[in-house]
Amino acid sequence: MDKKVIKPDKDTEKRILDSARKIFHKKGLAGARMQEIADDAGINKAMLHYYYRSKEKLFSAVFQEAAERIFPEVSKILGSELPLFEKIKVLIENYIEMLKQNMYLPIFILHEIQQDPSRLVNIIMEDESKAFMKFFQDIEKAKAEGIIINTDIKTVIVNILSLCIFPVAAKPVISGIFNIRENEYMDYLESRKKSVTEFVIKAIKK
Amino acid sequence: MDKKVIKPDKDTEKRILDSARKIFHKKGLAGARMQEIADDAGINKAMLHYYYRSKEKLFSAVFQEAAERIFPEVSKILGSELPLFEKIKVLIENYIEMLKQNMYLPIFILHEIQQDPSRLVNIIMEDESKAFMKFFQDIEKAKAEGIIINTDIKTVIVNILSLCIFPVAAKPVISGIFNIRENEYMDYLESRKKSVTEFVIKAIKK
DNA sequence: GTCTATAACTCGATAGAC
DNA sequence: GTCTATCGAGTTATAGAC
Repeated sequence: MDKKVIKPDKDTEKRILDSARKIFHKKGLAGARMQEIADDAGINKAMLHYYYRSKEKLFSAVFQEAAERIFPEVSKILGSELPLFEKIKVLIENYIEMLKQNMYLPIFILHEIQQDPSRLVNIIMEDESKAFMKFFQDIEKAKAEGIIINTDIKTVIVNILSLCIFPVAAKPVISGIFNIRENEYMDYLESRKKSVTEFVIKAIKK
Repeated sequence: MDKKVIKPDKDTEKRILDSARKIFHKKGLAGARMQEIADDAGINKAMLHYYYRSKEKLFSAVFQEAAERIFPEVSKILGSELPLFEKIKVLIENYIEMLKQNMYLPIFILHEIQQDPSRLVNIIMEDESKAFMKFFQDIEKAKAEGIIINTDIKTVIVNILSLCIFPVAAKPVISGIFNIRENEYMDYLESRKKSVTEFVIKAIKK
Protein backbone atom coordinates (compact mmCIF):
# COMPACT_ATOMS: atom_id res chain seq x y z
CA MET A 1 0.00 0.00 0.00
CA ASP A 2 1.75 3.15 -1.12
CA LYS A 3 -1.44 5.12 -0.66
CA LYS A 4 -2.10 7.22 2.41
CA VAL A 5 -4.91 6.16 4.70
CA ILE A 6 -7.49 8.78 3.88
CA LYS A 7 -8.39 8.89 0.18
CA PRO A 8 -5.16 10.67 -0.77
CA ASP A 9 -5.74 10.61 -4.52
CA LYS A 10 -8.69 12.95 -4.36
CA ASP A 11 -8.42 16.56 -3.41
CA THR A 12 -10.24 17.80 -0.36
CA GLU A 13 -13.22 19.29 -2.13
CA LYS A 14 -13.91 16.05 -3.96
CA ARG A 15 -13.59 14.05 -0.77
CA ILE A 16 -16.06 16.35 0.96
CA LEU A 17 -18.58 15.94 -1.83
CA ASP A 18 -18.17 12.16 -1.81
CA SER A 19 -18.78 11.99 1.92
CA ALA A 20 -21.63 14.49 1.78
CA ARG A 21 -23.30 12.42 -0.93
CA LYS A 22 -22.99 9.28 1.14
CA ILE A 23 -24.40 10.82 4.32
CA PHE A 24 -27.10 13.00 2.73
CA HIS A 25 -28.38 10.18 0.52
CA LYS A 26 -28.81 7.92 3.51
CA LYS A 27 -30.06 10.39 6.13
CA GLY A 28 -31.53 13.30 4.21
CA LEU A 29 -30.99 17.00 4.85
CA ALA A 30 -32.57 17.09 8.30
CA GLY A 31 -31.01 13.84 9.51
CA ALA A 32 -27.46 14.42 8.28
CA ARG A 33 -24.83 15.93 10.57
CA MET A 34 -21.97 18.09 9.37
CA GLN A 35 -19.77 16.39 11.97
CA GLU A 36 -20.50 12.98 10.45
CA ILE A 37 -19.68 14.22 6.97
CA ALA A 38 -16.43 15.74 8.23
CA ASP A 39 -15.48 12.52 10.02
CA ASP A 40 -16.22 10.46 6.93
CA ALA A 41 -14.11 12.78 4.79
CA GLY A 42 -11.31 12.60 7.33
CA ILE A 43 -11.20 16.35 7.83
CA ASN A 44 -12.35 18.96 10.28
CA LYS A 45 -15.86 20.35 10.49
CA ALA A 46 -14.54 23.85 9.84
CA MET A 47 -13.28 22.72 6.45
CA LEU A 48 -16.79 21.97 5.29
CA HIS A 49 -17.66 25.61 5.81
CA TYR A 50 -14.48 26.72 4.14
CA TYR A 51 -15.29 24.89 0.89
CA TYR A 52 -19.09 25.08 1.00
CA ARG A 53 -20.38 28.04 2.93
CA SER A 54 -23.21 26.26 4.72
CA LYS A 55 -24.95 22.91 5.19
CA GLU A 56 -27.70 24.06 2.85
CA LYS A 57 -25.20 24.86 0.09
CA LEU A 58 -23.41 21.55 0.50
CA PHE A 59 -26.75 19.80 0.38
CA SER A 60 -27.76 21.68 -2.75
CA ALA A 61 -24.65 20.48 -4.54
CA VAL A 62 -25.51 16.89 -3.64
CA PHE A 63 -29.17 17.25 -4.55
CA GLN A 64 -28.48 18.90 -7.87
CA GLU A 65 -26.05 16.15 -8.79
CA ALA A 66 -28.57 13.49 -7.77
CA ALA A 67 -31.35 15.07 -9.81
CA GLU A 68 -29.10 15.22 -12.85
CA ARG A 69 -28.39 11.54 -12.45
CA ILE A 70 -31.98 10.38 -12.12
CA PHE A 71 -33.90 12.53 -14.59
CA PRO A 72 -32.02 13.00 -17.88
CA GLU A 73 -31.36 9.25 -18.07
CA VAL A 74 -34.98 8.81 -19.08
CA SER A 75 -35.28 11.50 -21.70
CA LYS A 76 -31.97 10.60 -23.32
CA ILE A 77 -33.34 7.17 -24.21
CA LEU A 78 -36.93 8.19 -24.88
CA GLY A 79 -35.70 10.72 -27.43
CA SER A 80 -33.53 8.22 -29.28
CA GLU A 81 -34.29 6.59 -32.61
CA LEU A 82 -34.71 3.00 -31.42
CA PRO A 83 -37.84 1.02 -32.34
CA LEU A 84 -40.52 1.12 -29.59
CA PHE A 85 -39.98 -2.26 -27.94
CA GLU A 86 -36.21 -1.93 -28.18
CA LYS A 87 -36.46 1.53 -26.65
CA ILE A 88 -38.48 0.18 -23.74
CA LYS A 89 -35.95 -2.61 -23.24
CA VAL A 90 -32.96 -0.26 -23.21
CA LEU A 91 -34.73 2.21 -20.94
CA ILE A 92 -35.52 -0.47 -18.36
CA GLU A 93 -32.03 -2.00 -18.51
CA ASN A 94 -30.21 1.30 -18.22
CA TYR A 95 -32.45 2.63 -15.50
CA ILE A 96 -32.24 -0.45 -13.31
CA GLU A 97 -28.47 -0.47 -13.80
CA MET A 98 -28.17 3.17 -12.73
CA LEU A 99 -30.38 2.51 -9.70
CA LYS A 100 -28.34 -0.55 -8.70
CA GLN A 101 -25.37 1.76 -8.43
CA ASN A 102 -27.36 4.38 -6.51
CA MET A 103 -29.68 2.47 -4.22
CA TYR A 104 -30.48 5.38 -1.92
CA LEU A 105 -31.23 7.81 -4.73
CA PRO A 106 -35.00 7.31 -5.14
CA ILE A 107 -35.97 7.77 -1.50
CA PHE A 108 -33.49 10.61 -1.12
CA ILE A 109 -34.96 12.53 -4.04
CA LEU A 110 -38.58 11.80 -3.22
CA HIS A 111 -38.22 12.56 0.47
CA GLU A 112 -36.53 15.89 -0.14
CA ILE A 113 -39.04 16.90 -2.79
CA GLN A 114 -41.81 16.01 -0.36
CA GLN A 115 -40.18 18.36 2.17
CA ASP A 116 -39.81 21.16 -0.32
CA PRO A 117 -41.50 20.75 -3.71
CA SER A 118 -39.90 23.97 -4.94
CA ARG A 119 -36.67 22.01 -5.38
CA LEU A 120 -38.32 20.58 -8.48
CA VAL A 121 -38.43 23.84 -10.38
CA ASN A 122 -34.69 23.97 -10.96
CA ILE A 123 -34.44 20.51 -12.41
CA ILE A 124 -37.48 19.46 -14.38
CA MET A 125 -37.72 19.80 -18.10
CA GLU A 126 -35.58 21.44 -20.62
CA ASP A 127 -35.48 19.08 -23.53
CA GLU A 128 -37.44 16.58 -21.41
CA SER A 129 -40.56 17.53 -23.30
CA LYS A 130 -38.87 16.98 -26.65
CA ALA A 131 -37.99 13.41 -25.66
CA PHE A 132 -41.53 12.79 -24.43
CA MET A 133 -42.88 14.09 -27.72
CA LYS A 134 -40.73 11.60 -29.60
CA PHE A 135 -41.89 8.73 -27.38
CA PHE A 136 -45.48 9.90 -27.76
CA GLN A 137 -45.11 9.65 -31.55
CA ASP A 138 -43.60 6.15 -31.21
CA ILE A 139 -46.63 5.02 -29.25
CA GLU A 140 -49.19 6.63 -31.54
CA LYS A 141 -47.47 5.07 -34.54
CA ALA A 142 -47.45 1.62 -32.92
CA LYS A 143 -51.13 2.01 -32.09
CA ALA A 144 -51.97 3.02 -35.67
CA GLU A 145 -50.06 0.02 -36.97
CA GLY A 146 -51.98 -2.27 -34.63
CA ILE A 147 -48.85 -3.36 -32.81
CA ILE A 148 -49.90 -2.25 -29.34
CA ILE A 149 -53.22 -1.83 -27.57
CA ASN A 150 -54.94 1.48 -27.02
CA THR A 151 -52.85 2.95 -24.21
CA ASP A 152 -51.31 6.32 -23.48
CA ILE A 153 -47.83 7.61 -22.95
CA LYS A 154 -48.43 8.59 -19.32
CA THR A 155 -49.49 5.07 -18.38
CA VAL A 156 -46.53 3.51 -20.14
CA ILE A 157 -43.91 5.84 -18.66
CA VAL A 158 -45.29 5.87 -15.12
CA ASN A 159 -45.64 2.09 -15.10
CA ILE A 160 -42.11 1.54 -16.38
CA LEU A 161 -40.65 3.91 -13.80
CA SER A 162 -42.74 2.31 -11.06
CA LEU A 163 -41.46 -1.16 -11.91
CA CYS A 164 -37.84 0.03 -12.02
CA ILE A 165 -37.73 2.38 -9.05
CA PHE A 166 -39.98 0.87 -6.38
CA PRO A 167 -38.06 -2.40 -5.95
CA VAL A 168 -34.93 -0.32 -5.30
CA ALA A 169 -36.64 2.11 -2.94
CA ALA A 170 -38.34 -0.69 -1.00
CA LYS A 171 -35.33 -2.99 -0.84
CA PRO A 172 -35.31 -3.42 2.95
CA VAL A 173 -39.02 -4.26 3.01
CA ILE A 174 -39.01 -6.62 0.03
CA SER A 175 -35.87 -8.44 1.10
CA GLY A 176 -37.43 -8.78 4.55
CA ILE A 177 -40.71 -10.18 3.26
CA PHE A 178 -39.19 -12.64 0.81
CA ASN A 179 -36.18 -13.40 2.96
CA ILE A 180 -33.65 -12.32 0.36
CA ARG A 181 -30.16 -11.87 1.74
CA GLU A 182 -28.46 -8.51 1.29
CA ASN A 183 -26.03 -9.70 -1.37
CA GLU A 184 -28.63 -11.67 -3.33
CA TYR A 185 -30.79 -8.60 -3.79
CA MET A 186 -28.53 -7.21 -6.50
CA ASP A 187 -28.99 -10.42 -8.46
CA TYR A 188 -32.73 -10.06 -8.05
CA LEU A 189 -32.61 -6.52 -9.43
CA GLU A 190 -30.40 -7.70 -12.28
CA SER A 191 -32.97 -10.39 -13.15
CA ARG A 192 -35.66 -7.76 -13.21
CA LYS A 193 -34.08 -6.12 -16.26
CA LYS A 194 -35.42 -9.02 -18.26
CA SER A 195 -38.63 -9.75 -16.38
CA VAL A 196 -39.82 -6.13 -16.26
CA THR A 197 -39.16 -5.71 -19.97
CA GLU A 198 -41.21 -8.80 -20.74
CA PHE A 199 -43.92 -7.75 -18.29
CA VAL A 200 -44.33 -4.30 -19.83
CA ILE A 201 -44.21 -5.42 -23.46
CA LYS A 202 -46.71 -8.21 -22.87
CA ALA A 203 -49.01 -5.73 -21.12
CA ILE A 204 -49.14 -3.33 -24.07
CA LYS A 205 -48.67 -5.63 -27.07
CA LYS A 206 -51.74 -6.33 -29.16
CA MET B 1 -71.16 26.47 16.54
CA ASP B 2 -71.56 24.98 19.95
CA LYS B 3 -68.17 23.36 19.62
CA LYS B 4 -65.06 24.84 21.18
CA VAL B 5 -62.36 26.11 18.88
CA ILE B 6 -59.77 23.39 19.25
CA LYS B 7 -61.08 19.94 18.33
CA PRO B 8 -63.12 19.60 21.52
CA ASP B 9 -64.68 16.25 20.68
CA LYS B 10 -61.35 14.46 20.89
CA ASP B 11 -59.45 14.08 24.07
CA THR B 12 -55.97 15.52 24.30
CA GLU B 13 -54.10 12.29 23.72
CA LYS B 14 -56.00 11.64 20.51
CA ARG B 15 -55.39 15.19 19.30
CA ILE B 16 -51.68 14.83 19.99
CA LEU B 17 -51.50 11.61 17.99
CA ASP B 18 -53.44 13.15 15.11
CA SER B 19 -51.07 16.11 14.95
CA ALA B 20 -47.99 13.95 15.41
CA ARG B 21 -49.12 11.75 12.53
CA LYS B 22 -49.60 14.75 10.30
CA ILE B 23 -46.20 16.30 11.07
CA PHE B 24 -44.14 13.08 11.22
CA HIS B 25 -45.61 11.74 7.99
CA LYS B 26 -44.68 14.91 6.17
CA LYS B 27 -41.30 15.70 7.74
CA GLY B 28 -39.99 12.44 9.14
CA LEU B 29 -38.46 11.86 12.56
CA ALA B 30 -35.42 14.09 12.07
CA GLY B 31 -37.30 16.92 10.36
CA ALA B 32 -40.30 17.11 12.68
CA ARG B 33 -40.35 19.54 15.61
CA MET B 34 -42.14 18.92 18.88
CA GLN B 35 -43.12 22.59 18.92
CA GLU B 36 -44.85 22.24 15.57
CA ILE B 37 -46.78 19.19 16.76
CA ALA B 38 -47.81 21.02 19.91
CA ASP B 39 -48.93 24.06 17.94
CA ASP B 40 -50.94 21.91 15.54
CA ALA B 41 -52.63 20.13 18.44
CA GLY B 42 -53.39 23.46 20.08
CA ILE B 43 -51.59 22.57 23.29
CA ASN B 44 -48.33 23.25 25.02
CA LYS B 45 -45.08 21.52 24.24
CA ALA B 46 -44.84 20.23 27.80
CA MET B 47 -48.04 18.27 27.28
CA LEU B 48 -46.42 16.14 24.61
CA HIS B 49 -43.94 14.93 27.18
CA TYR B 50 -46.68 14.42 29.71
CA TYR B 51 -48.59 12.02 27.46
CA TYR B 52 -45.68 10.50 25.54
CA ARG B 53 -42.41 10.54 27.42
CA SER B 54 -40.18 11.54 24.50
CA LYS B 55 -40.10 12.45 20.83
CA GLU B 56 -38.86 8.96 20.05
CA LYS B 57 -41.81 7.35 21.87
CA LEU B 58 -44.32 9.62 20.15
CA PHE B 59 -42.72 8.79 16.84
CA SER B 60 -42.85 5.08 17.57
CA ALA B 61 -46.58 5.28 18.15
CA VAL B 62 -47.02 6.98 14.78
CA PHE B 63 -44.70 4.60 12.94
CA GLN B 64 -46.30 1.50 14.42
CA GLU B 65 -49.73 2.72 13.40
CA ALA B 66 -48.49 3.51 9.88
CA ALA B 67 -46.92 0.10 9.48
CA GLU B 68 -50.14 -1.56 10.58
CA ARG B 69 -51.99 0.42 7.96
CA ILE B 70 -49.72 -0.36 5.04
CA PHE B 71 -48.78 -4.01 5.53
CA PRO B 72 -51.75 -6.13 6.67
CA GLU B 73 -53.92 -4.62 3.92
CA VAL B 74 -52.05 -6.83 1.46
CA SER B 75 -52.15 -10.11 3.31
CA LYS B 76 -55.80 -9.75 4.23
CA ILE B 77 -56.74 -9.80 0.55
CA LEU B 78 -54.08 -12.25 -0.62
CA GLY B 79 -55.32 -14.76 1.94
CA SER B 80 -58.96 -14.48 0.89
CA GLU B 81 -60.91 -16.99 -1.18
CA LEU B 82 -61.43 -14.86 -4.29
CA PRO B 83 -60.50 -16.21 -7.75
CA LEU B 84 -57.03 -15.09 -8.89
CA PHE B 85 -57.92 -12.27 -11.27
CA GLU B 86 -60.65 -11.00 -8.96
CA LYS B 87 -58.18 -11.09 -6.08
CA ILE B 88 -55.68 -9.02 -8.04
CA LYS B 89 -58.39 -6.53 -8.95
CA VAL B 90 -59.57 -6.11 -5.35
CA LEU B 91 -56.01 -5.87 -4.06
CA ILE B 92 -55.15 -3.07 -6.48
CA GLU B 93 -58.39 -1.19 -5.87
CA ASN B 94 -58.17 -1.38 -2.10
CA TYR B 95 -54.49 -0.55 -1.97
CA ILE B 96 -54.74 2.49 -4.23
CA GLU B 97 -57.76 3.65 -2.24
CA MET B 98 -55.87 3.34 1.05
CA LEU B 99 -52.89 5.19 -0.43
CA LYS B 100 -55.10 7.97 -1.76
CA GLN B 101 -56.15 8.59 1.82
CA ASN B 102 -52.56 8.40 3.08
CA MET B 103 -50.44 10.04 0.42
CA TYR B 104 -47.38 10.57 2.61
CA LEU B 105 -47.35 7.03 3.98
CA PRO B 106 -45.03 5.31 1.43
CA ILE B 107 -42.17 7.82 1.60
CA PHE B 108 -42.56 8.12 5.36
CA ILE B 109 -42.25 4.37 5.89
CA LEU B 110 -39.49 3.83 3.34
CA HIS B 111 -37.45 6.83 4.48
CA GLU B 112 -37.57 5.80 8.14
CA ILE B 113 -36.73 2.18 7.36
CA GLN B 114 -33.81 3.42 5.29
CA GLN B 115 -32.63 5.33 8.38
CA ASP B 116 -33.04 2.39 10.69
CA PRO B 117 -33.83 -0.98 9.13
CA SER B 118 -34.25 -2.52 12.58
CA ARG B 119 -37.66 -0.85 12.71
CA LEU B 120 -38.80 -3.61 10.36
CA VAL B 121 -38.34 -6.44 12.84
CA ASN B 122 -41.32 -5.41 14.96
CA ILE B 123 -43.77 -5.30 12.12
CA ILE B 124 -43.12 -7.82 9.40
CA MET B 125 -44.92 -11.09 9.20
CA GLU B 126 -47.16 -12.90 11.52
CA ASP B 127 -49.80 -14.46 9.36
CA GLU B 128 -48.30 -12.61 6.39
CA SER B 129 -46.68 -15.85 5.30
CA LYS B 130 -49.97 -17.72 5.50
CA ALA B 131 -51.54 -15.22 3.08
CA PHE B 132 -48.56 -15.48 0.74
CA MET B 133 -48.85 -19.25 0.78
CA LYS B 134 -52.48 -19.00 -0.27
CA PHE B 135 -51.63 -16.61 -3.11
CA PHE B 136 -48.75 -18.84 -4.13
CA GLN B 137 -51.21 -21.74 -4.48
CA ASP B 138 -53.57 -19.55 -6.52
CA ILE B 139 -50.78 -18.77 -8.94
CA GLU B 140 -49.52 -22.35 -9.22
CA LYS B 141 -53.08 -23.54 -9.83
CA ALA B 142 -53.64 -20.92 -12.55
CA LYS B 143 -50.35 -21.93 -14.17
CA ALA B 144 -51.27 -25.61 -14.10
CA GLU B 145 -54.63 -24.81 -15.66
CA GLY B 146 -52.91 -22.83 -18.42
CA ILE B 147 -54.65 -19.62 -17.45
CA ILE B 148 -51.52 -17.58 -16.81
CA ILE B 149 -47.96 -17.65 -18.12
CA ASN B 150 -45.03 -19.11 -16.25
CA THR B 151 -44.38 -16.43 -13.65
CA ASP B 152 -43.68 -16.42 -9.93
CA ILE B 153 -45.36 -14.96 -6.89
CA LYS B 154 -42.53 -12.58 -6.11
CA THR B 155 -42.71 -10.95 -9.55
CA VAL B 156 -46.47 -10.61 -9.36
CA ILE B 157 -46.59 -9.14 -5.86
CA VAL B 158 -43.63 -6.79 -6.28
CA ASN B 159 -44.97 -5.53 -9.62
CA ILE B 160 -48.45 -4.92 -8.26
CA LEU B 161 -47.10 -3.02 -5.26
CA SER B 162 -44.74 -1.03 -7.49
CA LEU B 163 -47.59 0.05 -9.74
CA CYS B 164 -49.78 1.04 -6.78
CA ILE B 165 -47.25 2.70 -4.50
CA PHE B 166 -44.79 4.53 -6.75
CA PRO B 167 -47.30 6.88 -8.39
CA VAL B 168 -48.36 7.97 -4.90
CA ALA B 169 -44.80 8.35 -3.61
CA ALA B 170 -43.69 10.27 -6.69
CA LYS B 171 -46.74 12.51 -6.94
CA PRO B 172 -44.85 15.83 -6.96
CA VAL B 173 -42.50 14.62 -9.69
CA ILE B 174 -45.12 13.00 -11.91
CA SER B 175 -47.56 15.88 -11.61
CA GLY B 176 -44.69 18.21 -12.46
CA ILE B 177 -43.59 16.27 -15.53
CA PHE B 178 -47.08 15.76 -16.95
CA ASN B 179 -48.40 19.09 -15.75
CA ILE B 180 -51.21 17.58 -13.69
CA ARG B 181 -52.80 20.02 -11.28
CA GLU B 182 -52.87 19.18 -7.60
CA ASN B 183 -56.57 18.40 -7.51
CA GLU B 184 -56.59 16.38 -10.72
CA TYR B 185 -54.00 13.97 -9.39
CA MET B 186 -56.53 12.15 -7.23
CA ASP B 187 -58.63 11.50 -10.33
CA TYR B 188 -55.54 10.13 -12.04
CA LEU B 189 -54.90 7.76 -9.15
CA GLU B 190 -58.54 6.75 -9.18
CA SER B 191 -58.29 5.94 -12.89
CA ARG B 192 -55.26 3.78 -12.17
CA LYS B 193 -57.40 1.32 -10.20
CA LYS B 194 -58.76 0.16 -13.55
CA SER B 195 -55.69 0.64 -15.74
CA VAL B 196 -53.24 -1.06 -13.37
CA THR B 197 -55.58 -4.04 -12.98
CA GLU B 198 -55.82 -4.40 -16.76
CA PHE B 199 -52.08 -3.90 -17.15
CA VAL B 200 -51.17 -6.60 -14.65
CA ILE B 201 -53.72 -9.15 -15.81
CA LYS B 202 -52.76 -8.70 -19.47
CA ALA B 203 -49.10 -9.12 -18.52
CA ILE B 204 -49.62 -12.49 -16.84
CA LYS B 205 -52.60 -13.92 -18.75
CA LYS B 206 -51.81 -16.68 -21.19
C1' DG C 1 -53.97 18.08 33.54
C1' DT C 2 -52.12 22.28 31.88
C1' DC C 3 -49.16 26.03 31.81
C1' DT C 4 -44.52 29.06 32.06
C1' DA C 5 -39.85 29.12 32.56
C1' DT C 6 -35.68 27.22 32.04
C1' DA C 7 -32.19 23.60 32.19
C1' DA C 8 -29.33 20.62 29.32
C1' DC C 9 -27.77 19.63 25.13
C1' DT C 10 -26.93 19.44 20.07
C1' DC C 11 -25.40 21.43 16.06
C1' DG C 12 -24.26 24.80 12.47
C1' DA C 13 -21.23 28.39 12.03
C1' DT C 14 -17.22 31.47 12.96
C1' DA C 15 -12.93 33.52 15.04
C1' DG C 16 -8.34 33.26 15.09
C1' DA C 17 -3.81 30.82 15.53
C1' DC C 18 -0.60 28.46 12.59
C1' DG D 1 -5.57 25.59 3.55
C1' DT D 2 -6.16 23.39 8.00
C1' DC D 3 -6.80 23.17 12.76
C1' DT D 4 -8.76 24.14 17.83
C1' DA D 5 -11.86 26.48 20.48
C1' DT D 6 -16.04 28.51 21.14
C1' DC D 7 -20.26 31.11 20.24
C1' DG D 8 -25.11 31.30 19.70
C1' DA D 9 -29.38 29.58 17.96
C1' DG D 10 -32.57 26.06 18.23
C1' DT D 11 -34.54 21.80 20.39
C1' DT D 12 -35.75 18.20 23.58
C1' DA D 13 -36.89 17.61 28.04
C1' DT D 14 -37.94 18.82 32.88
C1' DA D 15 -39.08 21.56 37.19
C1' DG D 16 -42.46 23.60 39.52
C1' DA D 17 -46.55 26.76 40.05
C1' DC D 18 -51.53 26.52 39.57
